[in-house]
Amino acid sequence: MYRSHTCGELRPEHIGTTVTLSGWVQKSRDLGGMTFIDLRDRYGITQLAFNMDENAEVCEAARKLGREFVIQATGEVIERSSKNMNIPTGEIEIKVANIKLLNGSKLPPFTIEDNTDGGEELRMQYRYLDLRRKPVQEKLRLRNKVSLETRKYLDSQDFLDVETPVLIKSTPEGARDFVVPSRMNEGQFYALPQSPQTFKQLLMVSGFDRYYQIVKCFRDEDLRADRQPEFTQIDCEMAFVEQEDVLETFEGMIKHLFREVRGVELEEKFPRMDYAEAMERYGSDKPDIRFGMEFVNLNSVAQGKGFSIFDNAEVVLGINAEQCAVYTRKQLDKLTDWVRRPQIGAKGLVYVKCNEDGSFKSSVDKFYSQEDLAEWAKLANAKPGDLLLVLSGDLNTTRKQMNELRLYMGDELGLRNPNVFKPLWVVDFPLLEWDEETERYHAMHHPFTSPKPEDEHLIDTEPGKVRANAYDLAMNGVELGGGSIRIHDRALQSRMFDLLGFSKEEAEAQFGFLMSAFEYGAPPHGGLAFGLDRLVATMGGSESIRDYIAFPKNNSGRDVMIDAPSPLDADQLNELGITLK
RNA sequence: GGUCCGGUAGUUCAGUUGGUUAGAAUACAUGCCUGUCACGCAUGGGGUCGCGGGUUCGAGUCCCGUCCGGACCGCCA
Repeated sequence: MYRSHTCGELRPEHIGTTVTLSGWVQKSRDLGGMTFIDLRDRYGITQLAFNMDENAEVCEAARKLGREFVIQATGEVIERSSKNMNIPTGEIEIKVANIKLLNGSKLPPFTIEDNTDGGEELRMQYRYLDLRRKPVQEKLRLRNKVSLETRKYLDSQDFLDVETPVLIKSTPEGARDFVVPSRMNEGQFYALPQSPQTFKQLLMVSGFDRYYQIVKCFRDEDLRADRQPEFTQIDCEMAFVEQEDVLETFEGMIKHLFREVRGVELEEKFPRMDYAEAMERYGSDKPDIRFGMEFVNLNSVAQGKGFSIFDNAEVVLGINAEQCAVYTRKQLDKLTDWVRRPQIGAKGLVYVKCNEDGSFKSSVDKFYSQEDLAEWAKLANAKPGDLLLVLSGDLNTTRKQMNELRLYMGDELGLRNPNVFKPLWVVDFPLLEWDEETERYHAMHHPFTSPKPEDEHLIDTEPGKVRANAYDLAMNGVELGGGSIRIHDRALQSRMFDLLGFSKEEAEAQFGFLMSAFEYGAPPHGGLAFGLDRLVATMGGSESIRDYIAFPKNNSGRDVMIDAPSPLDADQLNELGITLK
């Protein structure tokens, strides 16, 4: 028997009992006559006490134990004479009668403590050591809890967990595929799924009705703090549903998760906003609605006064930063530099200080009178003490830049509290998006998304104006998930591929199986998928998903611990019929 | 494909205009210490300043290239 208890469970009621614990030496404090060791396992830390007067031999042995040695200790649970109320086991300690060294350890490259001295890179390289640390373990426990409660909820709603294949077929739509060469079919390749989309639709055709899967998906695109090449989705699909049914079902799931996992009661009914409105008010399809600072269109008051930059702009947008009129020249210059960085790309930033005395001070005083600026302030609902920040240019670019500035100001002003959760359904996405590069339409969501029936008549004449039965769940400025009501009619699906520039042959070769399935009584269906990593990170109050993944990839898609990817040897390449250039 | 930031002791970092023997904290080792829990005190070891090239009397510091890490843009149906 290695242990009778864990390092996290002993309490004053255990005093007097003899116990055996196993774990890692986190730290020892040698006071000469006595030595204390913090013994750690997954469940907590228990202090081992050694006294030279009482047991010199064991005490001497304890003094020789180094960090991260794995030991087993047996002894009596006693009350501490000086208690540590900062830890749950802080009222007791073990008066150790025997210790056994189970395994030694090299000195770890960073300290395995809650506040480690190690940097990101090193901790990733020794991820198995980093994972010993409580803050990291907590994040994975949170993830476990979320996926467990997801299963409970979906099971209670009659969803069936069905596995779909990982070795599938490459398609040119969407993200780049990860490909896997087939040895038995030389010169041919599988692709790893970007999502189980077509399979879950086929399951609907098969009558499974309600499907879910917590499943790895793969996209060979560049990484970000919130993007990994392999990530996990909570993938769901339902038959005989309209958009409303899907939204209600998954609003229920998200509320369940926040209640059970975080003890947070989200609002009864999640607000909804259509895409066009989200873009107009926030310049984003995933607005952070924890704070206001909504866009104000200043065209009517800013144009026609001789300021050519505004006069020649498609749009002049402002946001009102409350109580920021006190910003110094230096702070405003910093903001200007910030929006002019290549990543944002604004040409400049116009400000209007709404002074406490009712006057205005702006960077464009040459062109605008106090009365003009008063109009701006009125439109933006700015009060004395507030600061207007104004950008101009073409509509899409300016919205995008203003969105970045709004989020930046939200951070600066502490308006983005990670313990406040504001969900928002964004609905009525456009069906298609014009791509300048390839000079054709792309599906904004994916090619299986159905158009809104009332917009179907625009498909041939103004395809860009067709809205889709597509929806996203945004929370705190993060896209947690999205989905759509799908096409279940062969003719419409075929027309969609046509619109997307597929020839009949290409469509048939790539998605013939799906269209054939639609000919055998496909039920109306729809669904969505949540990004589990992002969901968990958001619930944990973090913007980076890496901490919530046990073994994440780095910025360049590498696993620095196992050093992957790596070259194949010549024999392997030969067997696969692959020649490298 | 691109932009920006970083790489100095095991670790986290400082290092001025290019100038003596590259420092601090922490970790580690040794000794002392009987109630610590960020233990304390003393002593000590520890450096290819990412790598290559250049400028210079002299480079951690300046220049060029390159590798690695991070954030972002493009990309992500």
